[in-house]
Amino acid sequence: MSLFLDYLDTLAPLDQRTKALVESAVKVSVVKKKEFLHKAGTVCRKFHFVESGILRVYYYKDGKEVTAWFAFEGMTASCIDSLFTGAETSYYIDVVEDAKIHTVHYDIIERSFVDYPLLERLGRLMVTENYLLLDQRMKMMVFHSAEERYKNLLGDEPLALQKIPLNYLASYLNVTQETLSRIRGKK
Amino acid sequence: MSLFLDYLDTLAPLDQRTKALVESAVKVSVVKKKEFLHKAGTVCRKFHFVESGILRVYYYKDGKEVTAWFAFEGMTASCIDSLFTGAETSYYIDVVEDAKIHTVHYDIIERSFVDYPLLERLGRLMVTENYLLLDQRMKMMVFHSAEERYKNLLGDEPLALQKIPLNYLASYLNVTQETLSRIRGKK
DNA sequence: AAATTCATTTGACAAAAATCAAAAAGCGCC
DNA sequence: GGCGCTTTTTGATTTTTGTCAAATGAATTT
Repeated sequence: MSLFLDYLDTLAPLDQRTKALVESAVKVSVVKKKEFLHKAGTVCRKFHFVESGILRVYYYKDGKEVTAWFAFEGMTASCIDSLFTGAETSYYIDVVEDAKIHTVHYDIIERSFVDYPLLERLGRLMVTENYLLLDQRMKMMVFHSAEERYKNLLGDEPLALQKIPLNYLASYLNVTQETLSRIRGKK
Repeated sequence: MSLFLDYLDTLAPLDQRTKALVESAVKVSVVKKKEFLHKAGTVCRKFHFVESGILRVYYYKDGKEVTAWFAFEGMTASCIDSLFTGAETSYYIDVVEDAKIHTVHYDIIERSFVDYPLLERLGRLMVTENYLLLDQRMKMMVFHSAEERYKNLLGDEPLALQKIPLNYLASYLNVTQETLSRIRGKK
């Protein structure tokens, strides 16, 4: 069984029928650093589960890249502002570190909700999980200083800091690269 | 039918059985300005749908109140960091403007998911909706300046600005009250 | 209406972070 | 190892925002 199905199974134990359906909607692929998975201005009908590697969700503000999200192993990445609304996304997704991903075609999932109650549950639990992650990130951004945010990330994803370029990290922490370099330099 | 049930019905058409279940889990009440609905450090098993009035979700950072969320008419408020995890919440919820609310006892909902597939769907759609709202708010906080955030709020909730004290608004926009006063003074 | 309290604005200054510019460090490649 | 390229650090300066303190304004009570 794949890592992705394992993940779903821990959210809610899968029956054979639902497992087969999910498998029919998923495609595994290997993607290379700097490759784009989505671009702003398009409608996005997929999401990605990261088996290994790192994905980045970002967007442009005044011509600069601002990182909204890193998806590490075991996490998902998508343009939720499009996936759940049908509108055009304002996000880009690219690859920071060569990755093996499970891409889910959401159209298939969406039209199966009615016939697969378990799928509805999986959907609810996945969205809930990501909602909670975003809530945590929001707390970090609003309630804590740049230095606290950096130390928190250091605690959560120590390896990430070696693999992710400083300018990406800086934009994720919402400071300039220079400021982050100084934060890091202290101590 | 109540406004809350109407709201659910637009998310997913309710059958009689599910409607009855939801009704059994909901209590309508009128709450007064400054009244607390939840306090940090407790486990929260409810969420609130706002029929009229304004609720505020906030927390403390260095002894100061920082507003995470306002719930206006037609929106929900809860301590999601507790509701979905069973952990103690770090949020307070209080009343900004006298309100009529529909309080949902989540225990009842949670143990009914298995028998009521429609409930599972409602849950998924409600979480998704709030996830998208948080995504929008996150974009505002990270990608836009304090002035842009103020103008955006002015566009979305013009009435709110008259009813919400400046210090609450300032903490919601993540600036000090003095800075907000200056932003507002310009132009 | 004066007095008390609470909310908002204004001013002077300090702190934090952004900006601009350049130097230093790392890294792949011949 | 040395060369070119990218990434990171450092320095000087400006801008933004926060802090502290006081003044003004609004609302409520007596």
